[in-house]
Amino acid sequence: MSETAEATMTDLRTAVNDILSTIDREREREIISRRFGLHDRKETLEQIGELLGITRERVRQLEKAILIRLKIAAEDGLPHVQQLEKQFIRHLHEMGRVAKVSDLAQRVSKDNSERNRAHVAFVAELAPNLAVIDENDHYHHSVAIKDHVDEKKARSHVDEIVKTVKKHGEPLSIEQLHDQLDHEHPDHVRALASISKNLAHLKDKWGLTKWPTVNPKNIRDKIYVILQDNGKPMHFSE
DNA sequence: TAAAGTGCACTCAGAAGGAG
DNA sequence: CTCCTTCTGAGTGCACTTTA
Repeated sequence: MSETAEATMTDLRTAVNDILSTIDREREREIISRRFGLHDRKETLEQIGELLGITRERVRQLEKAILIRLKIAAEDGLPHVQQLEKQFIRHLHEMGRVAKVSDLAQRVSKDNSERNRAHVAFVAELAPNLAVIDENDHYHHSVAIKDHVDEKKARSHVDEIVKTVKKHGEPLSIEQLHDQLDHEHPDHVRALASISKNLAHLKDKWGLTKWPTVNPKNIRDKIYVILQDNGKPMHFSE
């Protein structure tokens, strides 16, 4: 198992380098590699602009154009993308069809480094059958199988789960959530819930991150959870 | 005409300060 | 200490203009 994981890690690195080498202009390679953090930390438009002697906006325009070109190339068979996409999809099927980039990266190559995550995110961005969910306040940076959930659908499904939990007012199990929602498999519900920043779980009971019952922050919360776990029900005044 | 730059509006994270 | 509010600067995207 670790052999394949290590092999994948090398494959991933080689793939990323091979994809970068298809970009003719040095400047454009720099933009992509620095924006995605493929070799080092991610950089801002402004930082890259300063380095290259152009404005941040020009960097953004170039980045957009290069990505469009790469995506078209990927559809026509960019080196490695197809195989890696297949591999990612296989993992994603087992993970519930959608997963955080960090979880997928960990699973693909048993490596939780920032660079490995950047590589996975980069390949996923180009892969025609994968949908990337960008990070914001509500969602973790995630990848989904496009056939099942595109970016919009993933976001709305997650919102639906959050709404259901909120409405219920207390933590729900995945089975309960699955019963209330219209998704074909509980694993998919769990996967969707896991990409939400508004949800947390404890012993597979899912609630809002604000709730101490699923996301104990201080010692009082932890005591409460332990007491409740030992069959001494208590009630918050809130 | 493509490449590059500018202006403006927006979001967001983090610092600072006050109230309980 | 914790929570809440306000402020500020960084980062970004879009529409538009200028330049070569």
